[in-house]
Amino acid sequence: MSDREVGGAAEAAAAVIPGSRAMLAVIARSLSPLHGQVTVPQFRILVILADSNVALRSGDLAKALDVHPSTLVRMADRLVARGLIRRSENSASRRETLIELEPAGLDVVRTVTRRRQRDLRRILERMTSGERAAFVDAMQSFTRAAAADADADLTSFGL
Amino acid sequence: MSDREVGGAAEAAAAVIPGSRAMLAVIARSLSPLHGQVTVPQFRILVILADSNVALRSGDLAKALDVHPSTLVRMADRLVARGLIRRSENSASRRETLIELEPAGLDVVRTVTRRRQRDLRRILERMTSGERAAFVDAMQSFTRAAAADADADLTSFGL
DNA sequence: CCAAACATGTGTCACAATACAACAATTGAC
DNA sequence: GTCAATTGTTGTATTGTGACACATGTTTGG
Repeated sequence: MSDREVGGAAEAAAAVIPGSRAMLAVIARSLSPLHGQVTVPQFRILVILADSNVALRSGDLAKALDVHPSTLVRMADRLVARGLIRRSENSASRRETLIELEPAGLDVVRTVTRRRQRDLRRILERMTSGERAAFVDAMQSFTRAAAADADADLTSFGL
Repeated sequence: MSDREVGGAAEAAAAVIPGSRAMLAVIARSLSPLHGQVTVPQFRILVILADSNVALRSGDLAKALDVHPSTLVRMADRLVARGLIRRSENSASRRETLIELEPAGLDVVRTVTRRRQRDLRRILERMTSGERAAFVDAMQSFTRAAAADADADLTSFGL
């Protein structure tokens, strides 16, 4: 019966909660190099820019982060002051301001990713190679299933 | 050779990064019910209290969150004002203040967990039952391996 | 019993995030 | 070519985090 099917997924979801916490711990830890340099909301700007690989308009960034445009202006001010992003004029439309990553900003993102990868590796080293392979497969099928959900706004949560 | 072993874990770590992001998206989304009610740092206090199931001393909470004791006092003030936690005297030692969850505070934590579980379930429903079972197993072995890391301060990151 | 060590709370400060309203500049539509 | 819509920015205000120094009350060890 369909109850049993749904029950399977529901049970699985419950069983996976501790794992989601363990994963979050890794992610949270990977953010620690930011300490003092960049705040988490600021870092999200850097991640979105790094992912998109092109200059973005201020308003689009605000929409992506779901904040008021004026909020984004102030955050961008701080990131410019720290040399992590740069504003540039859009030749096509002079009322728009484009924002792009400075090399230092990309470094910040890469440092965090590297740290996360390192911490994950340490944990994975503690598994048998069979468990490890199964884990990689499982995470990939999870990623596929999650992507099928296709809430595009969540794609850019790369913390 | 050990190079190959380590390489396996390193490759696996890289392969798993997108999955960690997908998981983070789920977690971040589960936090949305907090909007306007509680901030993320405040929520972490609630989670620690909910996990420990007993009243904790103010200083211990500050240590668990890695913030200055005075910072915790102010955060606790706000949570008390919102009726989510309660301060109580410790009969054993009158200089210590104990902090414990109010029912409303526990509700907040449960709401977030429920939401996360629901979102996970939706994703898991999209997998075959074989994939789902493999995913549960894999997450459990990951949790075990991560716990063996035993950085106690990370245990309480239950966001 | 007294002094040192300890736990919490207050006063004060700095700074980030965030929103709203008002404004300036620019573009596009008719 | 004028006028309305769009885009970014500034002024202003609120709230939360966080730290430090200091005050107050409380144990505890001599």
